[in-house]
Amino acid sequence: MQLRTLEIFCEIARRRSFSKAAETHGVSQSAVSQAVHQLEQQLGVQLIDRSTRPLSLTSAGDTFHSGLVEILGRYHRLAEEVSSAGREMTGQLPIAAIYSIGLSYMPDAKEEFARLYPDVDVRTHYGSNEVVIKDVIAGHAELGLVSFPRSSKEIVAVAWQKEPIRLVCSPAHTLADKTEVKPKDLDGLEMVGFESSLELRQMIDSVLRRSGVRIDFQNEFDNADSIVRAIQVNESAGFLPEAVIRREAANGALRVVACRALSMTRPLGIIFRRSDRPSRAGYEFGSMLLGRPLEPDREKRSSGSHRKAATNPSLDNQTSIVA
Amino acid sequence: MQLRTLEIFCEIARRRSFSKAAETHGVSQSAVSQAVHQLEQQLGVQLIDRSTRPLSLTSAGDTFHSGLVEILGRYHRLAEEVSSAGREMTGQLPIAAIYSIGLSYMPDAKEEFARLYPDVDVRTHYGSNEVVIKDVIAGHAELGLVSFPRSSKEIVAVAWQKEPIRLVCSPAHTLADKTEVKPKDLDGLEMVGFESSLELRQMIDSVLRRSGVRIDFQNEFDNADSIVRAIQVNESAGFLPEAVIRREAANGALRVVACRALSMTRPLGIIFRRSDRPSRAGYEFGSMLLGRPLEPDREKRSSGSHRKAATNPSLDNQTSIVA
DNA sequence: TTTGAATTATAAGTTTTCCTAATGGTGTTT
DNA sequence: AAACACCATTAGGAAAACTTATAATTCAAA
Repeated sequence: MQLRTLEIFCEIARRRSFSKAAETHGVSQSAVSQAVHQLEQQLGVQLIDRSTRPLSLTSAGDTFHSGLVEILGRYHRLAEEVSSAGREMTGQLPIAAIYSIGLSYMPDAKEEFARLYPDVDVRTHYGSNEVVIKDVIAGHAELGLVSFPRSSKEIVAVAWQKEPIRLVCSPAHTLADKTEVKPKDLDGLEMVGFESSLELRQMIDSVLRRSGVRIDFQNEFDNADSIVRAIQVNESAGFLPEAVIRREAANGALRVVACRALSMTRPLGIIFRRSDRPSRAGYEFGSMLLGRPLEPDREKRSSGSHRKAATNPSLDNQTSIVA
Repeated sequence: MQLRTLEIFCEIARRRSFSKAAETHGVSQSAVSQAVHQLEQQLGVQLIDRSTRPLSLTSAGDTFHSGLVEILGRYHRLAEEVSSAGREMTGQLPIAAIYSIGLSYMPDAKEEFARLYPDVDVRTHYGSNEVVIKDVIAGHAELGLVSFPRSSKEIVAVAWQKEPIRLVCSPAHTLADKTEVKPKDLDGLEMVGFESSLELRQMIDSVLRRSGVRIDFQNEFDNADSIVRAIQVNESAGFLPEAVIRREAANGALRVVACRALSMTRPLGIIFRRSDRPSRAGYEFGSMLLGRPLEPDREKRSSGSHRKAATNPSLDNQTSIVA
């Protein structure tokens, strides 16, 4: 019996969904289905009643679930206690982060961490989202700070915060004088943007499409810094994460234009390898950033109420439109 | 993390030996070594100190072990509770047994069980040791009653009892008048015996060899009943399990000759599939036979004392010489 | 110290298990 | 009823675990 199978079953019980559980564990829905089937087979008991939607637990399933929560909790605490013996709060802590986080959050975080744990040597390496993920998988970095965090078989992702995306333009741009614009004011404009292969760009496109706004992205780049410079040089405009343009906005090099109907955020997250849990230092660093213990995301169960969320649920962890 | 890995680690901690733990779990020593290595890797801590013999647990290993005992115990109880929900005390209970057990123990056991659980239909099928094992693996029988029980990857074996092996002969045989003989009195005799491929025969051979007795097994059979008849027809002698010759010994058709120096027993055991635990009925039947709950064998730890056992430890579960 | 017995580690290859992708079937909703 | 969201099933491929064979240790005895 795989320990993971038991965790998955618990997740199913909590979320009342095979597919949701599959997602947070970074495996396919099929894998989850088979795992549960095998579990039921071995116990010789039906644990889940699939004849209803959303699914419900049988009484055996309910007993099993509440027992497991207790047991798995104990196991995790035990493993944590035991493995912390070999994990000192000294040595190097390699962290990989995307550029924007590196510029905006890391300096403060490193300083704060150095005060708390002076014996840890935090090493930071900056790169694109993909590079960060690769670094973590390869073990070159213990923690990764990424956008659009997603769990996979190799990686555990923890949601951190949602960073606002701002509409900015050069001071010489048509929009520069306005403090607030309507979506239709943007229709047909030329802008500088991210490459269309990037997730952030796809999110922006989808929001624009839904608002009926056509933007002409004539110049595309794979990183935010180049976009900033292009906007300045070409006296153009674009959508950028707030952290990237904070300095330019403050010193007037760029103008931030509000457009309430188009407010967007991109999710930032912390990732680490699934196989070997992070070192003590890594754990503490992550917890410090989060302001809570560094544990995998778990959706709280909706308490009785059956109201639907206002936003598209399929985008829950991907983007959100700030009203 | 494999649940089995944790069980194996506990077994190692109990027995203070990789290879012993491997044996009771029916896997190779290599598999155990690799499993523990992986476990240590994932926890990032050394659990076992291999630089000493017998091995010892590190302090982390000790903490982990005592925690696991508790946790695994809870899990087993939970699984038992949950799975018992789907296991009724009715229906068929297919059991496979070797001939000798079938003749001697099963009739009484079936009767007793029928009294306790009248709704269970116990079906018995008799065959050679190998056939019984195959039946259990194939799922045709839920329980198997075998000699020389051994755990494997597919099968869990529980020791049941040690059946005495008797030296018997036809009433017309030279030995028939003696009630007690010395090993040397047997030297050079002709006998009827089991095929040399059978484990029981190999055990007998090894005991004879150690006593310096040469026996000429001119006729060999693959089952005890044929041997009984051959002994009678040929006015010969042979070694046979007690249960097999009980009737003949009682009615004088065969004579039992004591030979203290050559006293032997063969271990009998109950087996069942490792993958899906036996049904409630199977569990109860096995427990009734054993006189204790049907649980895998676990050797008690020698309490502090470091004395060596008198008998050859490698034969502990295989045979024993009754002093 | 060397030799031997017993035990664990390691390597290579095989088997088993698990997972993914694709697809089919079933409740729910519109 | 059609569309939808969800779970089951299947087949094939990827990963994990296991086995056999062999090397390296430890401990004990010569």
